[in-house]
Amino acid sequence: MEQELSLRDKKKAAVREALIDAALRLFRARGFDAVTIDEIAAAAEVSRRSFFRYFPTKEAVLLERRHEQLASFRTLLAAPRKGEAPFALVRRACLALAAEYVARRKQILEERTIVAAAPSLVARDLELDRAFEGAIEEALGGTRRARICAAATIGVTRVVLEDWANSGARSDLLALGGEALDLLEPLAPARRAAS
Amino acid sequence: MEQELSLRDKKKAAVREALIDAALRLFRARGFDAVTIDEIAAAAEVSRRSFFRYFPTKEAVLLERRHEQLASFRTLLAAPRKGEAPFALVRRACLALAAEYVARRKQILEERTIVAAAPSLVARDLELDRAFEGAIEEALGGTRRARICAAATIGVTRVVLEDWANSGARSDLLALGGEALDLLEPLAPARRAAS
DNA sequence: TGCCACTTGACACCGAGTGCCATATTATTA
DNA sequence: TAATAATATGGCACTCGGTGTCAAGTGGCA
Repeated sequence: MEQELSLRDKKKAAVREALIDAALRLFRARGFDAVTIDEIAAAAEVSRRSFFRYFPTKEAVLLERRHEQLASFRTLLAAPRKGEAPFALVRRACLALAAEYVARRKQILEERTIVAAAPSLVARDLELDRAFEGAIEEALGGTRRARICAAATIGVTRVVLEDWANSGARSDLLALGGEALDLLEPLAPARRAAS
Repeated sequence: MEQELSLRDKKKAAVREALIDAALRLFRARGFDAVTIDEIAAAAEVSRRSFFRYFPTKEAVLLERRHEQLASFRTLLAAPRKGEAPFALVRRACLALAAEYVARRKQILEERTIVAAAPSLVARDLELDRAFEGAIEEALGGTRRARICAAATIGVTRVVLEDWANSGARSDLLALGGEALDLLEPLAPARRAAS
């Protein structure tokens, strides 16, 4: 079922990975702002011009993983269980994401450290949050109430995540997240009348 | 009581205003990205180098007003009424801000139009929202619950503002804002036990 | 093998943002 | 009022992120 990767595609994937690896390594060592794209490209042994063929901006190479998370988040929201209330679906998707965070805590903490130190990255990160918010909004029906609930959910989620990260990923993210989401239950759009 | 402005300071204020005016006029006409700092400086009849003495970035000249709003928001939060519950104070501050939006709707809508069209500005705007969030958080006591409530408040506020802007400022911002904030009342940190 | 499509590197270019210094303008003191 | 100190300005050169273009290289395929 898996599409056979051509040599060309394998090379592209390899370059992409090399760029990400090089970038993360350099960012970790010296901080986002102090690393130049020339250096990343050189470390990955491609030309500077090629970097921009793989990533539109310097931020993108770092936010790559978050884009992947967004994609899987959307997938989850697109597959509600039978009879599941919209907000319950959202809750489940958020907690699934949280579980992934816990599983990859080391990587997550590292990325957050880099992001937190660079204002421009923080801004981009917030922009990404809006994409998550849009997904929730849609899952809740797109109404005004849905948008309000989605915005509150994202805000609350961000706070919980922050606390978790500040605890060095030692607190129980699933439990804290669950509690916080419970608080928002009353905000959820009223369920449609049963047919 | 007012500090007498020296000639030097008057000139500085004039240049500052000239830069803001020129920038807004150009942004309005051609969009944020299509305007270069050289053009703004030329329109304000100062050198490009001087632009950066007044504003650290191109974004800053546009977000200037929002910074002022943030300052007055903080002032409001710093002056609670006698016996006023923290969340009631936050509510009052938000609605006061809303009233100012209504009063200056034309200007607000214009700025929002410019910001919405430029991704980098949207990101910076979200960053500014975080500063508002921090102020609320503090007003609510800085606890974990306070942070959650603050995040939800900002999220909700943003949605309400968006709807209002999308209605061409024709909907009743005060009423909608009040309703939305009522929804959050249960999220507010429990009041401290009366002494 | 040879042709086509795609990928790469090199170069030139633009705009944002910064450091530096010489000059001009305002404030201060004699 | 004149001299001097403080500060604002302009010009220049530079770095870095990001883009368009084109010629050369490499893989896919008949």
